Parts: sequence; C-alpha cells; structure tokens
Amino acid sequence: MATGRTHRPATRSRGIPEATVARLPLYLRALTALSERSVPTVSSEELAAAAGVNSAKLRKDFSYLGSYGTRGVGYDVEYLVYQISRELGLTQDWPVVIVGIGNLGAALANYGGFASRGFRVAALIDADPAMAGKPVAGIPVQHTDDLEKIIEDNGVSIGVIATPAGAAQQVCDRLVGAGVTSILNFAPTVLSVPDGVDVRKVDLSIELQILAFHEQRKAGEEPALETAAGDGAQPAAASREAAAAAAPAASADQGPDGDVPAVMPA
Amino acid sequence: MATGRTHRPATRSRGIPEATVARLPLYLRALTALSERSVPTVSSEELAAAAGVNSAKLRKDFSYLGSYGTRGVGYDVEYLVYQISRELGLTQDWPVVIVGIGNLGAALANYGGFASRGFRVAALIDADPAMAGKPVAGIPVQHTDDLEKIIEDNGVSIGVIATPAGAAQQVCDRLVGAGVTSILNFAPTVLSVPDGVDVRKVDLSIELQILAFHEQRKAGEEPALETAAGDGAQPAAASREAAAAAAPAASADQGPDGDVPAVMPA
DNA sequence: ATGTCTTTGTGAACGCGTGCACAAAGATGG
DNA sequence: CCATCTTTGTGCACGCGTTCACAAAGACAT
Repeated sequence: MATGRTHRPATRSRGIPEATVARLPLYLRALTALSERSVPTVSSEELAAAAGVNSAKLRKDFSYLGSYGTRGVGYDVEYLVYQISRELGLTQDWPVVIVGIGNLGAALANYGGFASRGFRVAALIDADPAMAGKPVAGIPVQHTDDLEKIIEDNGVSIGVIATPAGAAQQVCDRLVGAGVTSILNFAPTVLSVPDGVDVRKVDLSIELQILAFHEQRKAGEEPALETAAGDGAQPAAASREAAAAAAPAASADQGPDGDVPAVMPA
Repeated sequence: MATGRTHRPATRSRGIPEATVARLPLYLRALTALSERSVPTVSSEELAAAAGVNSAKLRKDFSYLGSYGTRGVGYDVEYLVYQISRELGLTQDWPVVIVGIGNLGAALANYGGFASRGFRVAALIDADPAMAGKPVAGIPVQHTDDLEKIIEDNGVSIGVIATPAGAAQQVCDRLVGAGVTSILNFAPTVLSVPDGVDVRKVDLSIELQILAFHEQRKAGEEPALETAAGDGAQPAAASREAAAAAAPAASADQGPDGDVPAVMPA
C-alpha cells in the first residue's frame, strides 16, 4: 500500500497478514494507555473500542499471534503489551537516521513517540554545510558527506527521508548503498529501491487531496459552476482544448514550485 | 482505513472505489510533472511507471472517471490533469486551518505542496498565548479562543490537528462544532467524530513500527535472544507473570511521556 | 461437581481490489 | 479504402480482508 516498487509479493511475512501488522501498533498504543492506568485485563470489545476497530477484527488479528487471552475474562494487558511489542520487534533498539533537517526533519527529531517505542535517533543529516554541528533536539547535525560512515558506524537499518523531492532518490540510493533496508519517505516522490528494501510513504498533500474529494462529494453535486468542459464522455478534440484552456487558470501549475516538499532545502 | 469511527459504510462515494481515489493524487503528481516538461501525451504504461503502479490498475482507475484517452495513442496530459483535478475537487480553493503550531504545525504551514494544489492555509491556531500574533510562514498565529469565529469567517471545512494527543479530541470537537467536516489528524489518538465527518490519520510512530516488523523478519528468526517467555501457545499463569516481569524493563513504559505527540505543547 | 454466564477463537460467506489477457478502437501508412 | 499496429477499456478469475455467527472454553456461583 505504500511501496515504491511496482510489484510486491504481497509480503504476507509469516502468516500474519499485512493489514493485521498495520493495526498492531494501534492496539499497542491502546494497551499501553491501559497499562499506565494499571488496568489488569481488557475484553476484545473494550480494547476494540479504544483502538477504533471492530471487535471481531481485533480477535482475528490476535489469533494470528497465538491464543493469548482467556475466555470469559479477556486479555491480560501486560502480557499482551509484551507479545505485541515482541512481534513488532520493539523489544530491541532500532537506531534511525533522519536525512533532511528542515522544518519537518526538526519536527521528527523532536518527536517523543520515537524514543518511547524502541526507536532511537542515531543521527541527523543535512546537505547544508551551515547546519553542520548545529544541535537540533540535542543532536548535532552532520553533513551528507559522512552519510555512509554514519550508517555503518551506528548499524542503522532504518532511514527517514525528509528532504526536498529532488534530492530524495539520490539520498535513498546512498542510504540503501550503505546498508539501510527500510525507508520512511516524506518527500513527495516515488522512490525506486531494489528488492528486499521496504519503503513506506507519508504524503501530506495526498491525504489532503483525498479529504477534498470526499468534502466535495458531501457538498453535493448541484454546485456545478464550471458547466463548460466535458462532463460527459466525448473526448473530442474541441472539448479537450476548451478544458485545457480553462483548467490551468484555476490551480494547476501556477508556480514553479509544483512539487516542493515539506522542508526547506537548507 | 484511517477513520476514527468504528463503522463506516465503506464510502464508495459515487462508484469510484476508495482505493482508486487514494491513487488519483499520485497520478496527478506524475501528470503535473509531465505537463511542466510539456509532454503532450502519455501511455498508460509510461504513466504507471512514473506513478509506481501497475498499468492495468491505472487504466481501470481511469475507467471509473470516464473514457478519456485515445486508443493507439494514450492520454492527453493537460486534459487528464484537468479531469483528475476536477474529480478531486481541486479546481476550487480549500481554506484550511492548522491547529497546534509546534514543530510539526510549523512544518505544515511552510509546506509548499498545499498552496500549489488548491489548498490555502487560512489560519494558524495555537493554545499558547505567547504565540499569538507571532508570524509563522508569514501567517500570524491566532489563539484557540477564536477558533469558532475563524472557522466561520473563513468558511473552513478542512482542519489539520497537530496538537499533543491530550488536546486532540477537544480540538476536534470544537472544529466539528464550528462546521469542519474533514480532519487530518497528526496526533497519536483515535478521534471520535459524528457521522458525516471524515478523519484521516497520519501517525509517524505507527509507520516506523510497521517498518520495524518487516526489518525484524528480514533479520531472520535465529537471533531469538529472549528464549524465556511464551513463544508457544500456553497462556499459563506462570509464563504470563514471567513475561510481564521481563517485558516492562525492555521498552514499554519507561517514562511518563508514553504518548507525546509530534509537537511541543507550546 | 454441576450449571450458568461471559468471552474468546474461528469456520464460512461475502465483497473489494488486483492483475491477466483479450477484444474493440482508433491512428497511421500504403 | 484497406491493412497493420499500437494502446485503451474491460470481462473474468483469484486472493485478501472483513464480518457474521456460533461452538468451545473457562470463570464463577451454588
């Protein structure tokens, strides 16, 4: 759902469906909250409500992990927290590098949710020499030149790309070349990676556009202000030119920053 | 997939599948890039490669929109850009408010991808009185007290929440109360919203955890360092206690900031 | 020990999304 | 005007994910 490569063998890793894996962190968060309130056990119904999912789905998800849980009682919170953490690989420490320390990169560096879940920001990397040495979130920024050495020295296998779109593929290649096998990409680009490397993408602009689509539908169909161009299905040359002439004025390519990413290039 | 409410009627809005809607922005981005290079037409094969998807999938996606495209030739880039933009509702201007101007909120405010795609940051809102009036990305931050008035005055229907987790639900309620019907949530919480309100969630921590899962699998199964606790399926009381005793020391609740969000509370 | 009551775990049905493979459509050249 | 060639649009099959509904399992009271 968020891969860079065209074909992915539907990575059903070990019998645990991908959709289930994506929900485990959700359950873990809800369970952690319960744990902090010293709640000993939860029923699937309660936990599902807290996680915002269907209870049957939750039970089936857990069934892939094993038969934890006691009929008539529910699930032991602490035990389940441990099992999910272990399944997700959160019982070990994952050093992470963030490349591109603009606004977004800095926000990520300051993100508390990383450290509290087994992730550790091992290094911050930026291409701007002026940023080198400057501390962000208590960690000094290092220059891109040292990227490979940083990766290897720290045994980093997870990289976060928060650079402008133009630099993302190049950074990605260097990360992969240095041994990184999992990438979280915030740059609005499709990354090409060799097999065996996982890419997940977070695209703010896309999320907003999806919301806009539903918003437009909610607003109803009657406010069809632009009745000019082809709403039908006749792609005649005439209507095309009309559309092409009418569209750009609206919002398409109004500036040279068509694909500027979430961070300042630095 | 990213809703806050438990039950959603699988919002297949108008015959256009949700999965297709989620890919339209991807196609739009690729098409915009082609448009800037003044490429007149593309084949489904080329465009699919640029967007990182299967060409058959792309053709089927477009078939939901109508029969744009010419057999033997391909798709007219400008025409398609317009059609997709219109379908996504990007031909109109969407005023957006961002609530919670911490690191992440500031990054979002500076995000160029918004303005270039029909979105306009109408206002920045923060609960910290000290931030009021201070300009971020050229826009003065306003105080939460005026939230309702800001929403109504600007006719805002899309809100972005970048506050700490603790404040998210409250902010959400006020946004919805003021008329917002689409929310992009960056706070690590499950939001409860009434029917008719769309919520999409972006959770950095969850993405990383999913990567960690696959990373752990790639590393193989042999490094099973913790051979102590239940790998089998016998949830006996004894093994539970052992697990519960061993786990918390690892990484679960090591601090009181279990769910700190992506921004400083301000 | 037995019965009742709660909650899990899962078999089975259904619907959505994906990808193949091909016929229809149109462009292009002779 | 006809033949050929490219590329679209889609019927079809398959697999994954979701949900229902219920039997099995265990807690708890008597």
